[in-house]
Amino acid sequence: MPELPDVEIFRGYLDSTALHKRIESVQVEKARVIKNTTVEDFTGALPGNSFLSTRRHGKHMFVEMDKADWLRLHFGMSGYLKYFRDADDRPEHTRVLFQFDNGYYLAYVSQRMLGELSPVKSPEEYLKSKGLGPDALDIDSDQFLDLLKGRRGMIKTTLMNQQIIAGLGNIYTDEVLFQAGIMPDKKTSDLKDDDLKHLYQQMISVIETAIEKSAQPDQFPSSYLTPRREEGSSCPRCSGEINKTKVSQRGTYYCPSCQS
DNA sequence: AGTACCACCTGACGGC
DNA sequence: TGCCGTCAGGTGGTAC
Repeated sequence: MPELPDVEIFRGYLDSTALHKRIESVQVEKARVIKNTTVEDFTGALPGNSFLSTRRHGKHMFVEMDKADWLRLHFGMSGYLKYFRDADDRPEHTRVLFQFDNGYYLAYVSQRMLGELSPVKSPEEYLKSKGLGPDALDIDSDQFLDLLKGRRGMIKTTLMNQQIIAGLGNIYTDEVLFQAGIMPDKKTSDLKDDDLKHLYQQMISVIETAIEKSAQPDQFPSSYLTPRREEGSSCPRCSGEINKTKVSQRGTYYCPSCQS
C-alpha cells in the first residue's frame, strides 16, 4: 500500500509510539534492505540515539536522530511498521528490529524486500540527489500546472513520476483520475488549464480524504473507486462496469463512461 | 522526453 | 497434491 497517504499514517504511528525512546540495539535480519552503508555501521551507529522527529516527502519517511544521521525509510510495495512488546507480536517478515530501553520494539516489516533503509545527511540532501519532485501536498494549483504543462506522456504516467510530483502511486493515481473524470491514458498535453485545475483539486481531496480515513480503503467514501479494484465490479457513479487495462505496465482500473 | 522491457524479491491464486 | 505462469499498491537501469 505504501503511497503518500499510507506513509503519512506510518509517520503518525511512529510519532505516537517510538519517539523519544532510547535505542538499545538494532537487529538487521536482511542485509539487503540496508542501503548506502554496511550492516555493521548501520547497527553500530544507532544505539544510544532516540528518534527526535519525523518528516515525510512523497513515499519517503525521514527520522531525525539526536546523535547520528537521519534515517530514511522507504516501504516498497509491502512495507509497514509495528511497535510491540511481546515476542509473540513480532511480525513474520520483520527485516529490521529496533529495541528500546522501555522493553518495546519497532519492527520494519517488508515481505517482498523491495523497501529500504538508509542513513542520510538530511532529507533535503537526499531529495536533491534523487531529483524528486515536490510533495503532492506541498504544491498549489499554479505550481501543479507548471509541473504538468507541456508533458507529452500519458497523464497517469506523469502523475506517477516521482521526479515530477512525489507521492502518488498506482492505486491513488487511478483514484484521482477517476474522481477527476479523466482517462488514465489521456495525453497530459491534451488537458486544458481548467482540466488541470480540476485534477489538482481532486488530487488534494483524494489524498486528504485517504489520510483522514487512515488509508483504509474500506473506510473510503462510497464514491471511491479504490475498494472496487477488481474486474467485473461496478462503477460507484454510473453502475457500469469497471474496466481493467495496462498503462505504463501497471494494472489500471477505470470507468469508460465516467472518464474521458 | 517518453516508453518498453527487465530486474530486484516473496507469496497468493488459478489452471492443468 | 504439485507445478507453472501471472500478478501484486515501487523503483532503477538500459535500449530505442
